[in-house]
Amino acid sequence: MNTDLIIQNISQHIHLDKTETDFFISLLQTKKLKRKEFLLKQGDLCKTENFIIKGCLRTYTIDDNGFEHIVMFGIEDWWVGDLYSFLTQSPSTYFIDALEDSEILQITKVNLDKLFERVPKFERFFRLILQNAFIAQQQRINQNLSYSAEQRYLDFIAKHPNLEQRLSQKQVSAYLGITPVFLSILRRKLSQK
Amino acid sequence: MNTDLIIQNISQHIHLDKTETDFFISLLQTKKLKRKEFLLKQGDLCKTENFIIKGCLRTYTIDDNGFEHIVMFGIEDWWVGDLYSFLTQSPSTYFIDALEDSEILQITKVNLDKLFERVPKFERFFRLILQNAFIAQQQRINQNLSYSAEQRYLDFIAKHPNLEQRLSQKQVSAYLGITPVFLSILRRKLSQK
DNA sequence: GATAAAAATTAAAGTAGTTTAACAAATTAT
DNA sequence: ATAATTTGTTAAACTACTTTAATTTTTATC
Repeated sequence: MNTDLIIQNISQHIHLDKTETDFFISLLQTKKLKRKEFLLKQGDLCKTENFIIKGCLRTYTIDDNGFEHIVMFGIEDWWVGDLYSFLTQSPSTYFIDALEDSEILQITKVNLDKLFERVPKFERFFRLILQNAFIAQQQRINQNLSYSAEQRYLDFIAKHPNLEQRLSQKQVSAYLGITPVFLSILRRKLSQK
Repeated sequence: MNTDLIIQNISQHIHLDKTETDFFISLLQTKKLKRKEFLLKQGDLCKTENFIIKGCLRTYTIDDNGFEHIVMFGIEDWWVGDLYSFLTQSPSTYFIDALEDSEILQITKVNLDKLFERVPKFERFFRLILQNAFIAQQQRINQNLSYSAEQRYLDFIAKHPNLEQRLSQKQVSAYLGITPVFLSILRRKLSQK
């Protein structure tokens, strides 16, 4: 199991000794996902939180008209999952699937609770992770309220320069909240400037 | 100092003994805000996290055209503040002011860090608070992507039936991401049904 | 390497939501 | 109580973005 990335990620926030590290690793499971394979479907219970060590995934909904809306992308070094379904063990409203062949490390709710009990420092770790995610989401909400589609697109590529290359325009437009047609129009307009 | 509400709030998530409770309370300060008074302005450092024991506040930005966009309301039993500015001690991008005469309990970063050190259980408490906030924000992002203005309005009043009565339509429209004129049109249309 | 399937482009018509402006109603200040 | 200010309403013109549909380009599959 390739745990280097997750251990390095954790050590940026809290210090673990050897025993704690080994205990944590013992709670993880590896899973590989082929492109287009689902990690979670609407109606499923989200049984694990998932740390991405390789690849790219998306969390999205499908509305009544069949359109997809992406609430987040996840790449290496990020956590994905439906936190609400995970915590309450109720059916998820989200789909999660792989946009590239991917590899994740999984931890179940039972094991995460064990972890919090045995190594309470992890409460801190997940608090810090959540803080960052909360701040990023708040910024996105503000931009959805105050920016035009063009501004949101420019901000997206500025903030995630490497990510855009890994995504189709269709995925980007589903994240920005516009149609693929309009994103294409925007891009032409911008390239003519 | 009226600490009943905050202690009750905390006890829903973690158990505190008398000493811990007293220590926590010793770190708090009370502040009263008159209607329209600012708790934070763009460019200020956010020096405290704030628990509302009475009243109603809003966190918002003002865009280049002078329009206000509300990222969250806060009422009794909620925390407000600019978490990013608070954590990094960098200038805030948000304004926070009182929509009603309000009363809050404040804790500084120094005292919060002291609290985490002396009573690590509070790491858990804030993790749980953040989890709920994260989930709520994710739902809002999804709705901003997939719902029409009418659907967002109906969802808002369904989800916060008591809150709408305390807000002007102008505030509601700034939260929904539409103009006050259009909200008025929507309301007429809905009342005619 | 050919074929099928999906993604991107372009144009033209359509619509949800904005803008402006004038007025009415409600709230706040004196 | 009155005046001043802010909020809400209505209508009409406007615009950012959508929809539909046809064509081209790219990617996936056998």
